[in-house]
Amino acid sequence: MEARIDGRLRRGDQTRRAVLKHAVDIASVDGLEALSIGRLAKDLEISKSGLFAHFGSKVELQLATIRAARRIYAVAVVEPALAVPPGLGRLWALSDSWLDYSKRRVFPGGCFFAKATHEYGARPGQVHDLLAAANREWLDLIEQTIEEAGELGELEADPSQLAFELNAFYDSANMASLLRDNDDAVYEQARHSIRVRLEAAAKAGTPLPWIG
Amino acid sequence: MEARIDGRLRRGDQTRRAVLKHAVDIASVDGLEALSIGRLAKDLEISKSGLFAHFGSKVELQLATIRAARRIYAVAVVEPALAVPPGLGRLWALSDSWLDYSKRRVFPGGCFFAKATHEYGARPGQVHDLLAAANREWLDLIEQTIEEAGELGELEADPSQLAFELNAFYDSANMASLLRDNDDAVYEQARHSIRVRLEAAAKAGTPLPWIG
DNA sequence: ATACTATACGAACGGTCGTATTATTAGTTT
DNA sequence: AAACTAATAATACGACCGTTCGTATAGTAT
Repeated sequence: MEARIDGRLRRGDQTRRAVLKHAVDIASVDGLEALSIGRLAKDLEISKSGLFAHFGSKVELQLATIRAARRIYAVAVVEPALAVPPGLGRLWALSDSWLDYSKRRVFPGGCFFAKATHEYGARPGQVHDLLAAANREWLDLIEQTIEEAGELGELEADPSQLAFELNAFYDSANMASLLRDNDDAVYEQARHSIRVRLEAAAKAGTPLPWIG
Repeated sequence: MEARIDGRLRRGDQTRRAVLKHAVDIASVDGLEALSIGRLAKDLEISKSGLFAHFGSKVELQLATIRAARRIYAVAVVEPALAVPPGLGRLWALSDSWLDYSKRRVFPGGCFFAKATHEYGARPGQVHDLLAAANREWLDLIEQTIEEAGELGELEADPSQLAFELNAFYDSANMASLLRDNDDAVYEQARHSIRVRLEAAAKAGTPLPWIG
């Protein structure tokens, strides 16, 4: 069953991929609004109209860019954590991979979603809605990870409350690092806050993942 | 010593004030970049060139807008807290007035600085620098409030660490409220996180300001 | 070879952007 | 009333915006 693919579609797919790869980087630094079709075309040395045809409208380009960022985020943050068994260890791994994702500048402007969400937080429309859904999805993942740790008897905490706090530490470290140019100390500060918070919620006898 | 003021300067001042009053609102919703001179002039029904003459450049308009937002912020958030005596009570008042500032939508797009800081966090320039300075100033105020409470024997905590955590809760509540349209529950969630955190840091015997 | 399709292109549209130049109006001073 | 000053306005500029249109090219099917 050799899957012979139409060469034309393949070519279009490659272009589309190249566009989105560049688009997420621009958007993470300058925002989804500054993501202009002309600028993208110039950077990639393709025609404006050819690029435009791939998406049909500016807003569709923005939505496609968000979906592309989500895929990158899933690989950089979520998958490494899911490779760790459920429980407190996975919750710590999730926190760790998030801070690393921000620190490593997987997106050059820091967390793509922190940036985009603030940009469209107060503006109604499809972009806002997609970002809100992504945010809900992300918080659900944290909450679920906390719940699992609770069911395993490793943790005692209100999942929604603890998820709110952990997520707050992530975002705040990300932003502080952007303001104080690449000061890695803020990540250590966040890591410390997370560790202390999880220690307070951990049940006695649970092995703490940040020790050995 | 009657201070007879030049009527021309007065007129200019009024215009300038009206421009900035509108500018902070636009910027808090659409960002400092979307704050265009033409749009401002149309909304206020004055000429584009006349408005432009007040600031001389786009970037100066943006800087003036940030300074105007800082003044509003000082009145809405800082002053009410400084009216409370130093100590744990003042720290709680600061947290309370911040959450109220966000919830009341003093700026229609939520916290002006959360928005602007994310917009210019990854972009070098004067706007970035002014926002970074404002952020440093704000964190210093929280830290100083914590230090005072420590010196009064009401609190035991690393000021920098606790300031980071409290500020993280503020910002996270603000953003969550924007995403889940005006869901006041997130403010209660943040308030709860803050209260628990301060209870853990409060020294025995200290009256807790949120009780009675 | 022929017909068909998907992708890419160049040129142009009406608008808006920030900015500069030049004129006009309102208010103060002499 | 004349001279001066500060605020506002009118007009124009080149650059870029998102979008549309007609056309050329590359790859597939008949």
